Amino acid sequence: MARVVLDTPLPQLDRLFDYAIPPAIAEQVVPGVRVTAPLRAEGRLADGLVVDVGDTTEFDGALTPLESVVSPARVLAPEVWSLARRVSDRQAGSANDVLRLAIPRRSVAVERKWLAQGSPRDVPQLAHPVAGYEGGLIESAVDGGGRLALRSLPGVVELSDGAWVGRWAVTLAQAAVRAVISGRSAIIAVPDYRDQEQLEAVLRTVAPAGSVASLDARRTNAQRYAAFLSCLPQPDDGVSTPRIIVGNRSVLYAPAAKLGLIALYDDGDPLFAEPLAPYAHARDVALVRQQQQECAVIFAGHTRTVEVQRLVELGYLSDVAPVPLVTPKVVPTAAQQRQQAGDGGRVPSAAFRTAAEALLAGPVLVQVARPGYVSLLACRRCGQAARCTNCAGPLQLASSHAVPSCAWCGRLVGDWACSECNNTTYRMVTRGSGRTAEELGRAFPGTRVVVSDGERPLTRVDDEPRTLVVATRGAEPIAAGGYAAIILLDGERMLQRESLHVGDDCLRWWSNAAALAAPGAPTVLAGVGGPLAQALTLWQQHSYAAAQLQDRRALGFPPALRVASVTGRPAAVQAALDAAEHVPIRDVLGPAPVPADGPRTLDDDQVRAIVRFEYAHGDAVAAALRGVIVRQATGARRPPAGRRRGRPAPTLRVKLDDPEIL
DNA sequence: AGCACGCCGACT
DNA sequence: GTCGGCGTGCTC
Repeated sequence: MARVVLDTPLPQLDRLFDYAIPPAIAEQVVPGVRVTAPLRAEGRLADGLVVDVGDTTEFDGALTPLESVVSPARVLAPEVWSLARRVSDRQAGSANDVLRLAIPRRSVAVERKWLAQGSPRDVPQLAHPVAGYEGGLIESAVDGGGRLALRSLPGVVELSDGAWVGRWAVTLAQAAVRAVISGRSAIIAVPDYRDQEQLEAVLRTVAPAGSVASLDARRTNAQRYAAFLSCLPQPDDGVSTPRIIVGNRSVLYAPAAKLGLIALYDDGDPLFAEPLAPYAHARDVALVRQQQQECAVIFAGHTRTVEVQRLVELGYLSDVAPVPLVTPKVVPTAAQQRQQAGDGGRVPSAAFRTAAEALLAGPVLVQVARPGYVSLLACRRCGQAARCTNCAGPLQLASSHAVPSCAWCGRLVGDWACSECNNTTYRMVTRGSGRTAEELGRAFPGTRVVVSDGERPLTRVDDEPRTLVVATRGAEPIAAGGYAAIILLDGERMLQRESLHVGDDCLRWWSNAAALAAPGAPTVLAGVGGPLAQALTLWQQHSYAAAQLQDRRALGFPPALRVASVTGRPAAVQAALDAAEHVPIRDVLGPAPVPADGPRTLDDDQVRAIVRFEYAHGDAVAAALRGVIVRQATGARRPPAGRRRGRPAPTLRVKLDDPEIL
């Protein structure tokens, strides 16, 4: 008898099915292999993964025999299955959806090669103490399953091959090497590929060759599948070699042999929020996995998220600061006058003087607000903003030679005409970094101005003086030797965003930029005062997080409480709220019409409700909501009338702990 | 999702 | 009397 998880999007099939094992393939049916299995009717086959093999079944009925074994690669490790099950239960979602994130699509050629050759073994081991912290503290945490909220070292360092990286990357790489030396794997999750490149650069110098596997989304599926397979036990003898596995948020599901350490860098970055169902945040996945496998966990970064601060205050994580304490030199300028020269009045005079002086010594970074990830379009003749012909959403260009697409409904709009003047040519509207660069170029004559933004990010700049680097937040290049000065320019504008966590976000953007300064080089925060400026100046981000947490407790906002958002047609949302009645929740906000600033669906009458509940009742709330999702999928049929084109919107979408909600 | 089972109108 | 309508329910 084989217990199989089937690959199907149907919530009602999100459980294990028992199948008989035909004698002909009995030897190949082992836990973790991909199989095909008949489902319901003869001739209908579903893909699946063997979770385990046993003698007894709970199912009273004749077991259907498995159809075939797809390949001998055991791609579903037992602990990854437990993780997928636990995470999906927590999120009121399907284990299937988690497995899709955990296991890359199969590539036959890659797999054949791996089955024939296996992966590198007998990784040579080199010792590297973790520098910058109390001696042996991080090592003993890694060895003993410790849980740390680690304040990263600000600053950049030069590696033996001449590359410059943030010091945070060195700390995490050294901790990971420590785990590998003691015979266990380490998973390091970073927000994006630029962080990943730094980490990989350090690992090339401190980690044994062949011990690092990269699972980020930038690689092709074949490359990712090869890296994934290299983490599995050897195909011939089942012996596993510990690895350092680095990647983006989905690396937390990697099949790590004997997992000893999970580390996240900058857990406040929105890229750690999974946009795919069941929407589990990497931080939560890390915590679940750490509990299941009793390994060490490190949340490192230049700021402290409110979520991590909560765990520190609960005593679950230990707050660890560098010894000796290293802090950048931050200069607030809230009350100062603005320079009136040809810079558009945006640069306070103190910042202007600081930059002018520092430019003689080395590169200077100017951080500006981001105009948006993509450039929007406007009519070339009359300047009217270009809108979607379908839903009136703003049109954008993903790249310079793409067809414009709608930011709301995603539709490609190849036949656009201006709604005002009927003109059919458009231009890109770029504001922000480009304009600022122009202005600053005039303000600092004789200076080379380079721009780094979301579309064209620079990874690094050299230590040439008279170089002004204008970067949107999050796209700051690393300067060799660190910047001679850093000017944080659009603080006020960044703070204008309407969100519960603007303050946290701004402090994170500023702190991450300040961490790129050369030792002793000034960072000027322009035009912002108050507790945020104070937290940055004193390099006490954890104090700000503590104060924020205090506020959230008073308001009953996450992470003081947990929240579930329920979106769908009014009847479906009401069904979910009725189910929540039987569970100890705190309260319900709404239902209210779905906020108009979000993506507009063709479906008009969608509403959203927010359920607030205590951490202790998370399982009960998730189970109740899951029950409604299953009932919605099986019970009442979709309304036959008024059928619309396109994908049928799910009748109910449930997101737990959505960071964007308030 | 598909597909089978099941209980009411117009046909040989 | 039966063929078939698609509402309802299940998938090892």
